[in-house]
Amino acid sequence: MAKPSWQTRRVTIKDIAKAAAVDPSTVTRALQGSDRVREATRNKISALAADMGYVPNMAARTLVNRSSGLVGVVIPDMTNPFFADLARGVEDEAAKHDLRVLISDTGGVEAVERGAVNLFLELKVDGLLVPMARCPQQYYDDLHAAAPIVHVNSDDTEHTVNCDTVGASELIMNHLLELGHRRIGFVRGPAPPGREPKMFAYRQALESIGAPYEPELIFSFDGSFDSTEKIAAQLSALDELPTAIYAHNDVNAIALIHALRQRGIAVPDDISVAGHDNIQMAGCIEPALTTVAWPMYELGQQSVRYLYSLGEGKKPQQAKIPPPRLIVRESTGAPRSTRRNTASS
Amino acid sequence: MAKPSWQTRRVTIKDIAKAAAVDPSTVTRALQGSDRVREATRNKISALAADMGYVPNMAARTLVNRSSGLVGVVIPDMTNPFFADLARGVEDEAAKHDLRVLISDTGGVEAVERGAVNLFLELKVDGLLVPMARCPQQYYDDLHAAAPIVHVNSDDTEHTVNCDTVGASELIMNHLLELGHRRIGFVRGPAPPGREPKMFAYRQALESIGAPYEPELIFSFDGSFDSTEKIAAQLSALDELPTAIYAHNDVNAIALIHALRQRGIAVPDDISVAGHDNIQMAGCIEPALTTVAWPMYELGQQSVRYLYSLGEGKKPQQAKIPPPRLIVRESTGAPRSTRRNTASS
DNA sequence: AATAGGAATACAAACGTTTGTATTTATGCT
DNA sequence: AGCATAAATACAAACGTTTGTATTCCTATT
Repeated sequence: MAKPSWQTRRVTIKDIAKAAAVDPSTVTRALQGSDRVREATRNKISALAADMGYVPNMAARTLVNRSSGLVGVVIPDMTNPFFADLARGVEDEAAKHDLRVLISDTGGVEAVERGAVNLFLELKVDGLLVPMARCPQQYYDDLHAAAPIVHVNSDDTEHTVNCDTVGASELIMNHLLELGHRRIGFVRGPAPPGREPKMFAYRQALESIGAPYEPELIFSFDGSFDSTEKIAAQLSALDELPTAIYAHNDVNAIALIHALRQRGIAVPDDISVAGHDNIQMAGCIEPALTTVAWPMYELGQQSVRYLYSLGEGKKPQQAKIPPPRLIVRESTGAPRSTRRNTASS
Repeated sequence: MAKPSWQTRRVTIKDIAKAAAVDPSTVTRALQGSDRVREATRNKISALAADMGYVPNMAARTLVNRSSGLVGVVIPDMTNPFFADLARGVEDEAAKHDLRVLISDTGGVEAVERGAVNLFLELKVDGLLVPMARCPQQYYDDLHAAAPIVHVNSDDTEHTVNCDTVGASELIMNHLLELGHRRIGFVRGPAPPGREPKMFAYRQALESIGAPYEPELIFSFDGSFDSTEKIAAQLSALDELPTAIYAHNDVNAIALIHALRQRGIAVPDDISVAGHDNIQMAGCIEPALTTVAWPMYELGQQSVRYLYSLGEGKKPQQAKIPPPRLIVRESTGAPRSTRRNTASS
């Protein structure tokens, strides 16, 4: 049933062998460029292969090599350009190691993530990258024993390539605090319990100024557009708006600013909004978004290096990754009340 | 060298067979849920497989089945959320047919596209989707004979799932014409020669009003951010601005509006800008973008159906796909000169 | 001219599944 | 109890590569 088998007879190494009147093993070696086969033969075989439209069968190759030369990347949300950066970093670095990259999109759904991970395991990938994993830590614990899985951006203690997640959020929170904000909202994103560095930094920042933790200022973003709409609705239904919001990421922030504007709430005049990630769009919108730049490309590169040295048997050391940078633009400003008092010029 | 072989001994069907004191063939059938094996045995084997952490070896399976159950999608630009829609459509429909989806990002580079296509061919995918292909038609001609490749959005005569590309562009061009624009710029995107329906509609629209084709109003977008910057620079260096621009896509349009604003050129007051694709962001920016909605999700779905019926041996007929819709927002308006005359209220 | 040594190529087994056929075991019938 | 039949399982070949070893064929040395 699940076998839409196009089933065109494909050219194999044996076909080439026959055509060249030579043994299959010679064909392999010729195609590998081995000097165990005479140059003349090698050329003849290469030409023949090209002519006949030979395409190597990766299944067979993987089977005997016990390795596929593949790196899998499990992307939680293709819709977010943020992850494209990761992918590019991975691809560029993988190319250097003769690895090829395959991507799977999970839409941030835990079950789909499981499926994607499984697919890659079945494919016998040489490495599996899982940025911002949705599955609980425990799910991966077993897998780590059997496969080269590296988390990206997930604050694990092991098997992870990361930069300072908490520090990044502190950048944002300190910025807001310095502007004079005291009542700050927070949009949390999808994440398994215990993997919320942004939330951690948020609460710590509040504590540092002795501000109370107000649960009604915590909103949930699931990655979808509608979800942001809902947040805007909840916000505007509040008795009193917070003076600032730390959004889960730039996509969320941009949509939020739009949804707020539609409700007559101006950014940053009525409320400041800060994002996270610094995607290209962040600088394009009006007001330009204050955010924190995240070295996703470099994380992609480093993940592959990590995997590679893992494959070589060495225990890889975490390489240096540029720290997150605060990008102050126009979407954040001093809170209205403060402004009334201080900036009456 | 390119063999970072993690090489953990993996559990195979034989191991399970040994543990269950049974033949490997029985294990396969048990795992398939075949009723040729007694229920008790079947359960025992399933339990064992789970316990031992068995992961099927897709290579072996593909080898004997001569089919991988995979669909490959070659994405030209992961950075553009537009393609995420396609991917989602593909995934949803593929799931219905027990097919699994793998994605490869090419960054719009022709050589990389070739590599991605090759990778998927080696993987013996049951279907290969190539939206907005960069490689020339001729490259795919040979391949069509040997593999189930479907183009999406590429105005081919065959092997393609598409909706009315030229019609979509006519929607935009007519809108601009109706607003009174006569001197319109056009941003062409990367595409192999002969595959530029937007360009075709653009020129045709100009002809229809007897306007001259002015080469200096044609700009080139390569997908990158910098590329849009360059366009803005070229534009503002012009002796006289066109009154409107038809951008290659929304990403391009959004960045362009930003770049123009930075140069003191207001949209739509000084120049109207229309996009293409209707990505989510398009409605969020200021001014909200006029664009044309493209049913990318449905195209993804239909592509998989197309592939599937191809696999079944039937010649698939192009299913109905919702037509493109014009979305008029705020980034387009009457040209300044016209407005002076007509809208003096 | 015989042969050692190396270059070029052939042979064969293995990778982990799947599947058609053969074999064993259990069941029901007379 | 004996046999036909069905149910359950075992056997073996195949999928397309790769690779270690064995074989053949030269070429050069004596």
